Amino acid sequence: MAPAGSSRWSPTTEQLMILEELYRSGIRTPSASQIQQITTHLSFYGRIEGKNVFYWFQNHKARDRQKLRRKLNKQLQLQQQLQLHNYQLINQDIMMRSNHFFGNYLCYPTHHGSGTQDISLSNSSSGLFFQGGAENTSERGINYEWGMHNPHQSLVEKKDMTVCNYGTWTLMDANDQSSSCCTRPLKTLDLFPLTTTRDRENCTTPHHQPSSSCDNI
Amino acid sequence: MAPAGSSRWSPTTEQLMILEELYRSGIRTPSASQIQQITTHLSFYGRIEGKNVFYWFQNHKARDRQKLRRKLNKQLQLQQQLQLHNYQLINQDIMMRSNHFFGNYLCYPTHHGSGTQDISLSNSSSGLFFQGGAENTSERGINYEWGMHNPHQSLVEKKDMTVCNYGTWTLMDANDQSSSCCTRPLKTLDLFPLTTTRDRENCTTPHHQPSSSCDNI
DNA sequence: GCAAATTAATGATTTATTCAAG
DNA sequence: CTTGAATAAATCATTAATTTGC
Repeated sequence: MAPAGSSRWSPTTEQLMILEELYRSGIRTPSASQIQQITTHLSFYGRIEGKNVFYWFQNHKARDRQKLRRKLNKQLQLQQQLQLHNYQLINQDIMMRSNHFFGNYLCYPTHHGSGTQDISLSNSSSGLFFQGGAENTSERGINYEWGMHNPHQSLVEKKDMTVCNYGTWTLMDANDQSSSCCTRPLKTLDLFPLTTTRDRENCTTPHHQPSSSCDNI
Repeated sequence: MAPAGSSRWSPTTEQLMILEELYRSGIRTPSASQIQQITTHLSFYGRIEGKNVFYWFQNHKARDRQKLRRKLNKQLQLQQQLQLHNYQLINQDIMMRSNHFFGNYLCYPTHHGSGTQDISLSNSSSGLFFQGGAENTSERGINYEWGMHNPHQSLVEKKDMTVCNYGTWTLMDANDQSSSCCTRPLKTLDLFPLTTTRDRENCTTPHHQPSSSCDNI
């Protein structure tokens, strides 16, 4: 893949695989003699110099770190964003108190990591699933129709959702009092952080403020 | 980023983050009502329809599976390739038996996962490091000079390596008999597979045969 | 299908930071 | 406190991969 008189080294598949294997086995900053060794080995598969090996490990290590850093940032940012999002949703619901989206649900904070774990929708198979077109679809179900594609995939729900974890908040049907965890009443929103902090990486996204989200109600 | 009158939906950053979080939390094929919910929520951050959500999960799930498949394939291929590589190296060494690269080393297979773990170079801080131009460098050290850049980065080794894990093989200085694990003599190569098997994914790399690697000695 | 255009990946270089010795 | 070695981070530059219009 690399042209003959190319200005910069580009590793062959074999070279790359071996370098990655060495890296994975724990080598990060190889010594001069290690570089010498590796270079000798890899020259079996194509033109290569010591500096290539040296730079390769330097870059690979750096970019590994960078990737990790980015990942953590993203995670953090996501959590904050989701908190904000939930804040807005729940606020909206409490304000409206109509028969609208959250109207029939009771919201209370979910305890994460505590002894009494609440029902979690995510991993339990109960409650929510797809079902293809059965009878009586038009009575209770919501019928999706978007265009002509997938004509046999009209989505109909069979049972209603009863409980749902949503970030740090659990949402459940107000009529369903079977589970015993709902001692708390509606919770207000004092404890949500209203600002987000960022560091120099990933500071491009515009800052979202929840300030005006309830003004127009 | 999405043009105003774009023909197809492209999620905003917030939308994408929330979708990914939902996916990560276990949702794979959301029900109609879940799709409805999600759509309503996400429309807070930009134009979106139910079908977008529906297709997003469909695609994401499929591509996740695909990615996993590719990864496993790559891993398998890598292992086979590396075995081949080590086979070639060690074969070479045994053939030559000169003062060349592996000449001073004793090779024996490393036991992975067994009770008696061999010494590993990778994580120990002893033995190997860089050192800049000190006196007497030309006697034992290898002096790296690649071009005019980094004039103050001449690489000199201070102590020699004594043992090195290399794939499933351990390489150690034949003179160093301090570690007690070297009961086995030189090993020959009968157990290495000489062919590799592939499946339909990732079959672009040319096939390397070890046939002629030792003919010219 | 293909080739120009665009984007992403990564090799190579430079600059900044850390840390130990004097 | 200064200096020098070693490393990490940032940046530049070229190549590989992908998209796009025909």
